[in-house]
Amino acid sequence: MEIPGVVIARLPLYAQALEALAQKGEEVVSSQRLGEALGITPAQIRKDLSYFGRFGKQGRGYNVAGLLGSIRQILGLDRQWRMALVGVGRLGRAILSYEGFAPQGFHIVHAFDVDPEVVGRKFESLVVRHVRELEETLAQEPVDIGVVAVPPEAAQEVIDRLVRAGVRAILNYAPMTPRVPPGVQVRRIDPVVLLETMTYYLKGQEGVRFLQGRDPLFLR
Amino acid sequence: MEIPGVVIARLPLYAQALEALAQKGEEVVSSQRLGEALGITPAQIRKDLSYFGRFGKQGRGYNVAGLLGSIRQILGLDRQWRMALVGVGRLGRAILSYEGFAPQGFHIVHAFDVDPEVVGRKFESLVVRHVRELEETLAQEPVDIGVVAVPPEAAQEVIDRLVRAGVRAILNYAPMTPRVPPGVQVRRIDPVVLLETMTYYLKGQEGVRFLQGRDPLFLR
DNA sequence: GGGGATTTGTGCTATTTATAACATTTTTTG
DNA sequence: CAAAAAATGTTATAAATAGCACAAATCCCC
Ligand SMILES: NC(=O)c1ccc[n+]([C@@H]2O[C@H](COP(=O)([O-])OP(=O)(O)OC[C@H]3O[C@@H](n4cnc5c(N)ncnc54)[C@H](O)[C@@H]3O)[C@@H](O)[C@H]2O)c1
Ligand SMILES: NC(=O)c1ccc[n+]([C@@H]2O[C@H](COP(=O)([O-])OP(=O)(O)OC[C@H]3O[C@@H](n4cnc5c(N)ncnc54)[C@H](O)[C@@H]3O)[C@@H](O)[C@H]2O)c1
Repeated sequence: MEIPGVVIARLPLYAQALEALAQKGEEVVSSQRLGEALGITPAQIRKDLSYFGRFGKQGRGYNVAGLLGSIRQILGLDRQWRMALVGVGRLGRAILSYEGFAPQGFHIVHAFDVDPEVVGRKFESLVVRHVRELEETLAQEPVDIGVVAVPPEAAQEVIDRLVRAGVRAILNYAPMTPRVPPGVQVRRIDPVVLLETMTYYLKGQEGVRFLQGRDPLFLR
Repeated sequence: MEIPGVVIARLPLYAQALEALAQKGEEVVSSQRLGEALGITPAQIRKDLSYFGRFGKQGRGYNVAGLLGSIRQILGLDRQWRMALVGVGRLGRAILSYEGFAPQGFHIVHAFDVDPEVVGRKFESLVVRHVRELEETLAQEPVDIGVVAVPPEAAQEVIDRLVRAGVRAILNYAPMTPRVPPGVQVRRIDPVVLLETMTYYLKGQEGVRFLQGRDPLFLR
């Protein structure tokens, strides 16, 4: 069975909301309530979950901890994931010091750059290597995911390198669209692109309120 | 006529690719070539553009500078946009110093926090104000967009405040889903959520290559 | 300046995605 | 304990989105 990508993309949002509910001490939740928290219809949530099994109890709802565990397992979050960062400039250093990755099982285990000022230096107990050692390093100690924080002109080259070294998932902070072979996952983090999708609706000036169709996923 | 949100969401990608082409000195581009650069079918691109008018020339393609200008106008990027940042911690300071916003017409003109260590200090020639002055400040000098970089527990409260002050677009870096009244745009920047949409495909282990359906937009 | 090659814009069709509705099960209440 | 209320999983229906294919326009080359 082939599960739609858009369904996979919603699962992390369900997991995030379930974590917040668990935090608050909630033990069960209905698709209705979960939907209200996320701005998604209850039918959508039930349908999404039904791709993977039966997790709820009629008349009651879903066990928060149980469903969270199931979703984490579906997403492969029941293990640790190793990542390599390329580009240790201002953004790269901020990424290295972000504590939001580890609690979800994501760990940066290598960092690369070209700048002689940066190569050899230590950030967050990680020594920056020259990017020319990337293939060799990843052959010795492989990673699952590459994180790219270099200028856009250098990004394609860096991504090619990561792919050649066997990396099959890229988190791309550079404002460009890379070409990758099929089977390699890429996700873009680009605040400017997101801002630009909002200005379209803003420019309709004070008067207009409802213009948008259904909101394409990344809303909210 | 009601233009699908997913079409609007692609326009900034077209603009970004056109900027790169203009940089390289290209004067015209076909939907074919633009599509190759973005991993989008040529038909899709032509259909998207046809919602707004006729920008191409048969047998030739699109004038790069001309189409870029048209798209920027459609998106409302032919003016400057004012933003307020809330939360001047580590991420907030990184956002303040990011030079990617200004070239596209986005400017942070206010910064707010609650921490007495931070309020009153200056970052990038901007004095941080206490968040309790938010409504008053925005009444005097309004902004179009709010940028939220506070811990997730504080984010809903901050967003409510921004909305009450008349802000109708939010760029949200906090890992949570806020509730906002209809007509208010929200976009999420959440690297962990994106990573989690990739691990699903990675966990299928070395053997599997093609699992994904069509990729939901943020790919590439 | 004529003819083959390109490439757009769009009507039509196919596919994907979301919603609605309901039978079934469980819980709660009186 | 029976009846009403609540909530799931799933089938059917509707809506949204993408792709195809082609007439019409333009370009380029000789
Ligand atoms: N998505 C976001 O939120 C966001 C925010 C800020 C910056 N950015 C983008 O991230 C990138 C980096 O931004 P920054 O402010 O850190 O810039 P920066 O100049 O401070 O850092 C870039 C680093 O990349 C290194 N580098 C250059 N070419 C390289 C190569 N081929 N291999 C390895 N390293 C290389 C440089 O030596 C430098 O250390 C830019 O593309 C920028 O647009 C994205
Ligand atoms: N999306 C991303 O790429 C990304 C990256 C890093 C951090 N984050 C998120 O951004 C947020 C901030 O992260 P950080 O590392 O900068 O944390 P931080 O603790 O360094 O900064 C948070 C700031 O928010 C301020 N704050 C708290 N409550 C406030 C309120 N009610 N009003 C105004 N200001 C308030 C604090 O005083 C502090 O200065 C967190 O939610 C974090 O998860 C997102």
